[in-house]
Amino acid sequence: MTREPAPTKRQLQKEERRRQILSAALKVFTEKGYHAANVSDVAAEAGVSQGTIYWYFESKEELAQAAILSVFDEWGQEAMEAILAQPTARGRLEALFRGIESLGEQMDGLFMLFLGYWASSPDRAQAGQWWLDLLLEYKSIVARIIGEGVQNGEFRAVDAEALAWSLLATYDGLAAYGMLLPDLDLVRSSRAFAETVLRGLEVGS
Amino acid sequence: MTREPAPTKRQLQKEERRRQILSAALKVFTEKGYHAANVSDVAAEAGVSQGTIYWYFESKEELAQAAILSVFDEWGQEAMEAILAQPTARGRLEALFRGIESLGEQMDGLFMLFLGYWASSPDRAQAGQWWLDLLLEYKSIVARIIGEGVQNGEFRAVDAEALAWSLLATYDGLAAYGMLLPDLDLVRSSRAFAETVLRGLEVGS
Amino acid sequence: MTREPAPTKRQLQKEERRRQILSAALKVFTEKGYHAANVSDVAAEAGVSQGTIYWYFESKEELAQAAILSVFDEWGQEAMEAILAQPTARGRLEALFRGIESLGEQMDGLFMLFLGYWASSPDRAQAGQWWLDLLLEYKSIVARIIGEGVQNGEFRAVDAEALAWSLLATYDGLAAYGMLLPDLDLVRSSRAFAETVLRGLEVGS
Amino acid sequence: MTREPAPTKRQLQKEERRRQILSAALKVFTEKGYHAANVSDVAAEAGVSQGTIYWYFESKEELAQAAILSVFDEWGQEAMEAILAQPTARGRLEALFRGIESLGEQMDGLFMLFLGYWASSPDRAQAGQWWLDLLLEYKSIVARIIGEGVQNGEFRAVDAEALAWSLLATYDGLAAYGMLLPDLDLVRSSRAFAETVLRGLEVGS
DNA sequence: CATGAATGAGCGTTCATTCAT
DNA sequence: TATGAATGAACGCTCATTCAT
Repeated sequence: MTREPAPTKRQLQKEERRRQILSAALKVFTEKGYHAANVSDVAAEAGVSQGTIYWYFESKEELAQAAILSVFDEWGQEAMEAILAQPTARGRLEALFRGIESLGEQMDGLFMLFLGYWASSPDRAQAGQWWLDLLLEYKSIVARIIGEGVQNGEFRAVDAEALAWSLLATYDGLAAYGMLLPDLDLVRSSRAFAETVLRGLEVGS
Repeated sequence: MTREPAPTKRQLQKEERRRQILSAALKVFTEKGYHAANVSDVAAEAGVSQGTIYWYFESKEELAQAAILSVFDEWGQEAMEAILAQPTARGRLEALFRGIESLGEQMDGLFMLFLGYWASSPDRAQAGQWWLDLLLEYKSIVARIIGEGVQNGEFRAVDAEALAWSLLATYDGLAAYGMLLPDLDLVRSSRAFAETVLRGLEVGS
Repeated sequence: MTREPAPTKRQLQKEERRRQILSAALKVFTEKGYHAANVSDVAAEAGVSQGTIYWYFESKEELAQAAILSVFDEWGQEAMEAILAQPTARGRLEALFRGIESLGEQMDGLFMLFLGYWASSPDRAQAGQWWLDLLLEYKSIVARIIGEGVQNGEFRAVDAEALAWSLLATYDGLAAYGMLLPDLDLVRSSRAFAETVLRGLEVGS
Repeated sequence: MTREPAPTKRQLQKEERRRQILSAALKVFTEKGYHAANVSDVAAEAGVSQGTIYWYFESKEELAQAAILSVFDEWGQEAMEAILAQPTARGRLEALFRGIESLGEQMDGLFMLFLGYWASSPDRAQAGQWWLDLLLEYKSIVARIIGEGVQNGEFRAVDAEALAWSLLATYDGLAAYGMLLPDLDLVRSSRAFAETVLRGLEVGS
């Protein structure tokens, strides 16, 4: 049983460097925001020269994008597994909410990072496409969970798609508030919200 | 108690100019986003020179702030009246949701404008204070409505404060999505959401 | 009898500043070459800040173009008058050669400036259009002079157009050599050349 | 008189690699111009890594120089033979003109390549020395041909040296025009020019 | 009050060159 | 020999802000 065509030492080092830069980018960008952060800040944080950044990434923009996606790549896997492990629609929705909660502080920064990057992009429609794809993916997941709940009689008849957007919006919004108000208890808000929504979805007596 | 000292013609003209710039700023900023929009763009839109902008506003930052607040000043009055006209907590909450819906497209731009401005502020804590004040004010209103509903038996016992944050977050989030996805039906999402939440707040059988 | 719509003091100052920058650009560019010269060098030479350069010119490229054209605008007038004052085709051709000679050292730098700018332009075809227009204009003048000489029997029957290109080429080439070899006696070369060409054009016995 | 110490296989390979890079450099440099072309472009065209370039050449500058000279090394031989085969001065001059014509398109690119490289060299006097040597060599050849023509009575008494410069200049200038105006018929211009000059050199009746 | 010319710090990006492997 | 990752100085340009008129 052989592994993939043998990753050479060079390739491993390169992969490592890439991760190193990505990690620095995530830190610097989320701390300062996309515009306030300079490429040289990221380079300094990563302990490489500015030029090196451009060996691994095409532009500041692409760097930010890669940094954001790297988080979701990782998180998405875990969250998805937890969700699918649940037998009921209600359970799956709860698992999703918990999963988002667990992104916690990181989420705050990510959201801001994206918004800062995107909010002043010359061509917003294009600039945010990859984020949009991400968003649509998550929306579909949520809508599917709700839709299944409606079909199997767990939930009332609701507009699953429309509601899914709102639920995602809530958590993105909370992430934004989390940055504005460090004292805000996101978990508490999330719990109160989840409880109310789940109750509102229950089939009435 | 003295009346204001009768605004001279000069002062009226000045007030008018200010509004003119503010209106131009709102248009340009929401269209392009805080960073992509230049002070000279605003000046051009307002039909004045760059220098004039700085006669009325201290900085680009202050201009953006004033532009955002000007919208809420106006909108807040109307929304508040509609809310207070309702006799029940449920009615007041519904009125609030409708009021936010009515901000519609303008809301999208505003949210983006603020985020773009804020997300890359060197000192975010300070930079967003005035927006925070606004946010806290609205949160208090929502929390009070919910709290009253709980007290008078209309609503289940819920964590009013925590839920209020989530509800506001939902609408801010939806506003963001509205910019990302022009095709998204915000009203439809809002309605599905409002219905579910209100049902979730009902005193269970 | 009133002058043009009254050039205000402001406008005059602006025009003056423009000339000042143009003159500095000409000096710096011809001395160092397009690529080796920095915008900041020009700014320093002109005694203004870098930003000011960009108030008057769109880009380094446009600045170079304007600098080059400014010379020809001035020179073209004088040369043309001298040419038209001549009654014979031979006289006009001689006047042209003398005119070009008079550009002298300045010509050397100009040619280099243009070439350095153009030779590494990403899109050469477009980049040199304005220079091309200039070239075509002068070529037409030369071709017309020769053509008229042929028609009125002063000159042998020659391919006026083709020859015109060669004559211009000679002087551009000499200008280049002038930069390479400061000791080269351009006037002496020009005279030997002019004499031979004019003799070659004479109607043979 | 010792033979060269029998080139080893290694040396032959090295020579081959060198030629390969030189050929790629010529192509890339003449197509894009000295500044617009990157060392990495040359490396890619040659199918080697950037580092390898620096094993064979000291710098980008030296690479360009070697590329230019390689063409003249080859061309010079052939042209010279054709020239010397002619019995008369007129014949030799004609052979030279034809030889230059044959350089054709390649010449255009070469001239541009050199100019782009040279026009923005920090120290032009030094940078162009090798080109100058080339130029002086060719000038001497032309001057000698003319001088011999004068001495043996074929040509009028002319300033051979001065005229030689002008003739070379014509062809360099035409090469430049050839790049600017792809439609320009260089051969046609060359012929009209050659005819006129040769006639102008003829001993008058 | 208003203008618009002037400033200059700061940024993203490029690329010839070096060097560990 | 050859590679390609790494370097870092340098550059053109932007734009919020200031200020003489």
